[in-house]
Amino acid sequence: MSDQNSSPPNPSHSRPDPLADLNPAQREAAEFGVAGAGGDGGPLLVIAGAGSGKTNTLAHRVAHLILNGADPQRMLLLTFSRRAAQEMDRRVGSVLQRVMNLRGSQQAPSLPWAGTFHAIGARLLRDCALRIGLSEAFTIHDRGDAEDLMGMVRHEQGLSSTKSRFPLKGTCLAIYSRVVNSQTPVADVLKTSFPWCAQWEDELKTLFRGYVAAKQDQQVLDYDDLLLYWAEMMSDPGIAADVGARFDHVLVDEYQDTNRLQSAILLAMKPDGRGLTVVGDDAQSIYSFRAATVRNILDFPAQFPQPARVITLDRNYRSTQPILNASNAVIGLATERFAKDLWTDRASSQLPELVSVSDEAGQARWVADQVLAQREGGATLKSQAALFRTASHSAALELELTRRNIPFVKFGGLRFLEAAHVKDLLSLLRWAENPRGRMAGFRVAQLMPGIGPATAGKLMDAMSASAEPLRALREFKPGAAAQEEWGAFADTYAALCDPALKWPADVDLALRWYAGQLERLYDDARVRKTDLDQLVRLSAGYPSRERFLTELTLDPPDATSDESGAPSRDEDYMILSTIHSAKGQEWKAVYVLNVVDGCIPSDMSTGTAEEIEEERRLLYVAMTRAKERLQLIVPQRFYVHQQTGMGDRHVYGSRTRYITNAMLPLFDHLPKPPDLPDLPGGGQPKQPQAPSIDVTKRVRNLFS
DNA sequence: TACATGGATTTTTTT
DNA sequence: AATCCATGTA
Repeated sequence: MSDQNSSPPNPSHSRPDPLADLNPAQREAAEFGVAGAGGDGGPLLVIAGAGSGKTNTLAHRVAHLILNGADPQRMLLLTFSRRAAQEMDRRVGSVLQRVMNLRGSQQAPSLPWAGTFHAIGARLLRDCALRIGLSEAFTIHDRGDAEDLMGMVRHEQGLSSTKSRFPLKGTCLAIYSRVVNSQTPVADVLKTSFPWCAQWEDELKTLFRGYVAAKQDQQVLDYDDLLLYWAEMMSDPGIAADVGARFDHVLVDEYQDTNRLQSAILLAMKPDGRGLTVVGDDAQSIYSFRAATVRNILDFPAQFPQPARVITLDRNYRSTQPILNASNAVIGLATERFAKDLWTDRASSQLPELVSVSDEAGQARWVADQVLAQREGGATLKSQAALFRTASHSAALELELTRRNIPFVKFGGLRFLEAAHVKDLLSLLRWAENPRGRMAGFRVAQLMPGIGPATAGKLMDAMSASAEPLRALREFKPGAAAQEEWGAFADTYAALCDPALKWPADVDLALRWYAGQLERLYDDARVRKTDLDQLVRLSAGYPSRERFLTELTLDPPDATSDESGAPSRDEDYMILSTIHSAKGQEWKAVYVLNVVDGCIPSDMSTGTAEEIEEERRLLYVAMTRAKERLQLIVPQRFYVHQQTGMGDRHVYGSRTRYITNAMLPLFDHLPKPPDLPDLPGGGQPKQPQAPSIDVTKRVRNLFS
């Protein structure tokens, strides 16, 4: 999407140069190791600053490889999100189309192996299932399911009734997940990330053993397993050789946000680094809460017998120089990073703006006003985005936009998959797919009146004890209250298990049964039915039940405007997004909400120096999304919920610590300070500015 | 089985 | 401050 306007004269050779649009560094990255362009296929690290045409460069590299004989079927492209994978596929296609059309070719080849680590892991594991003692029909737990299973095991092990309270299921899963993803012993994880749980080390270890056993028993994998099993499977030399040999080229995007487990997988796939390309930017690493470590990118070059070539892209094609100046200043104070300042030739006289508003309502009004004014000036709503640290920060803005009939789509925050009715229906399908998956069955069974946890548990026991789960279900006798529903349900379930059933008839069948339950369970059944209809529409796009369940779990539809009349695709709508979900994107105008200490950095992330550094990078990521206009909004009063400490639930407002006084000249300040009459004695009118040291805050923090 | 109660704990970002 | 969880009661 970066407009790269440099178009050097066409080279004189007959074949059009597919890399003609690239600058020298980009070109080097695209050509490295291909057809005598220098390098011999060894590892490559591209440090790509924000807006430096990273996606474009990677797409050109892929296209260039294909034009030089690489087989697209044998290229593995690991991206951060499904959206990024699709974008990459599209761009590679368009480069190829452009070049190959001129040679009279037809359809550009697409990349069958482009996806997230998790999605690719699921596919490889399904392929190799039988060789590693896994059922081919395994199903995947999303976070909710994983938490529930953890809670179940937690309860079975008697940890629900300890003298002092045992960590909650969600916390247990978070600890477990971190242990797996960072490849670090439980004791260390507890010490560094969950110190308040340290006393439970032994119990937690036992719990995790039970959790793993339960998953294996039920033939389910959680998110972490998709990486863990992949990594473990690669420790078998035979399988490692097979899997590694499937791919001539492995390219990884957003490498700064990978974790230890992911780098271990890469190393096992390509131990000598040949054919391996990773791209990333240490200044944009914002996923350490998911155990991502910037060490991956820092240590990459020296990991191989032959050190990796490092190429840096620091020319920015996205933003104007004043926006970059401010962004560079913010990231300039980071304590550790690869030094690189972005530059551009896109001059502009417009500075980014620091906007002072009274409170959240004022902020919402301000943004809505700005968005409309910009639209008057010709900017579409789609080219404008409001970004925020936490999904809930946009609540006031959402109200305001609704009130003024400004359509929007929100990314991040509450998920489609978390809605109870969606989970219900998917659980039914998942239970049919894998009759041993207890969580799915447990949930579905309890939908029927007269069946609660106790009865559902008995049913699950009967099914897992039997060699023929379906038969066990048919023969199961629930209590009298459930008799009536039971027959209809058993028929539906049996039909769903019939191998002759042709997808997506499954969904209709499931919905026919569930619709009756829906009426009874929820007052707002009608609204919920809309979501289910959307699910039906979605299902038609997948080739099989397994693919539908897998891919929906790994990549749920993430935009939520769905409930209240989704703007159709061709309509214009404004974007609301968490900063995390904004990664890799760009807009003409960007409004960053709540640029206030306590929001950025989130007051939950000020525990360690590393956390504070990560929040700084988060602000940097938000700022560098802007192409032409950037406004950082600072509400003077911000109501902070859930404050710790003794009754200090005041509203307060102070500009984020990451914008220091020294940086103020890099911004325009709105609203303009009123022209005060000259003070007697010729004193300067006072600029509204934050105190250079906030003593009251420091004193409060002494005890927090 | 379902609901009410009391009380401790956690809090965000996402595959 | 609100959620989540375990337990007690009808």
